[in-house]
Amino acid sequence: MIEAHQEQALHAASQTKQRILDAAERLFSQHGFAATSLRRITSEAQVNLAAVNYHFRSKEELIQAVVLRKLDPINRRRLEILDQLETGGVEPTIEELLHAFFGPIFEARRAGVQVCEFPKLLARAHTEPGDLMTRLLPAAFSEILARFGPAFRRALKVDQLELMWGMHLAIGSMAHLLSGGAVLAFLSGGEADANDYDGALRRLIRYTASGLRALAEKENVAG
Amino acid sequence: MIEAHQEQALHAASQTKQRILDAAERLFSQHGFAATSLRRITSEAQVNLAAVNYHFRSKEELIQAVVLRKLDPINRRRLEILDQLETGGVEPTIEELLHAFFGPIFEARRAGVQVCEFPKLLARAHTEPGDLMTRLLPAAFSEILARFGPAFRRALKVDQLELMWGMHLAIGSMAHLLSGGAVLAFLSGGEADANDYDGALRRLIRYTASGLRALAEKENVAG
DNA sequence: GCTTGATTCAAACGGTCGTATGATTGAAAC
DNA sequence: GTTTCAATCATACGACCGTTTGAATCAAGC
Repeated sequence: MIEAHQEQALHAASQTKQRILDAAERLFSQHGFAATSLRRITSEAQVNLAAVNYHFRSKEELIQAVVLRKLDPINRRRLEILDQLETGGVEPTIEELLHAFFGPIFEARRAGVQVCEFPKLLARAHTEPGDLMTRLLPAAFSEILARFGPAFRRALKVDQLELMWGMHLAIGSMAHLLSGGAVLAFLSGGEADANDYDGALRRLIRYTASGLRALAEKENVAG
Repeated sequence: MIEAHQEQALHAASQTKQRILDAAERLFSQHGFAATSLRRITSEAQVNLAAVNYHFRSKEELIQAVVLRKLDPINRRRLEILDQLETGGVEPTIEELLHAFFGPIFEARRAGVQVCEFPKLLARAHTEPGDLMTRLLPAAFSEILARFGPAFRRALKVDQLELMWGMHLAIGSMAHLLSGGAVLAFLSGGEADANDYDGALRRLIRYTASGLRALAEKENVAG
């Protein structure tokens, strides 16, 4: 067993760390990574400024921690649903696979307090400048890709390259959908509600399934 | 006629303005708006720092100028192609409408020197924090929406609300596609080339047309 | 040649940034 | 009670931020 005073220290640390992560998540979601200062974060978290560089080593690593903290349970949920789909013996449909892939993100807003803003965070992570995603993608997405890739390829009967173009387009739709909906509000004159997550997920799956099938068809016809 | 020294002045101004806009466009595209400083811009443009606040009133307005400078000719090209489609007497297909809508953005990289980075700029404009898009959308997109909206509704036989969800998803795919392709490179293990604009546009149109049709079908079946 | 007025310039403004430092705290270990 | 050490703290560092200022520049008007 590790020394007790270390355990105590870790407990105290986790309180401060948690507060920082929570505040950072909210602020990053609302204003983006570059536009959110550590002072603003520590101020809202009611912790000392130096705590960020103590618990995380830099702002950069704080960003990664914030993103991964949210992404990790979502990815586990994705794999869990995929596992269920694949134990049935019958091949999952594209719609089922997309539900396993997109669903957990839309579910997650109900999973806890004050996570309503976090979809924007993921949306930002996909679009923010810098090498953030380049560094984050392997850690955050490799397993997902390894499991969902073959499943989609079987369901669509499409080759790897064409599928990846499709996934790329699908992720773009998802990120934009989650990014808050200034565009959607403008397009619809305020009629469409970007916070209608059920409607958004339903449409995203239907739209994406059809789009992926179209890419697969083309592949099959042309190739 | 305006006074000659004003004309001369305007000409000199346009040189500096142009250099600022060019440098800003490139840097904004690469690093985002918040992460790009005016000092970096004026340094690369080889103009004085104060020139930005002289010719544009603030960094904020510089951003708007950079975006609108690129968006404007693209929107005019969009409407030009749409006009051609609609003079034929036959209703344009969804694919033709999407080509009119997406095509000019993909064309534009060939239209001049060093515009290769600008798609990333538009991608950023769609996703950057702040009220940028909220302020920019009406000026940049109202006419496009007024012309393309009815055309899509006729082609798809879909109601306004469902179409706007579809356009929202489509714009997300487009923005992600144009944003540089770190995700695509990762997904495909480097095999897919995000700079293959022809392939990207072809897939985007096929994918989007199918997705929009699916939303329209649902609408017709359910409603 | 002097005036005019738009543009350019160096310099500085007050502020905020991410990070580092060294003292202080406080609970466990002995 | 002293030692130990993770954690917290106030504070400061140097750098960079967007913006402002007032003088210098320079071509055109008279």
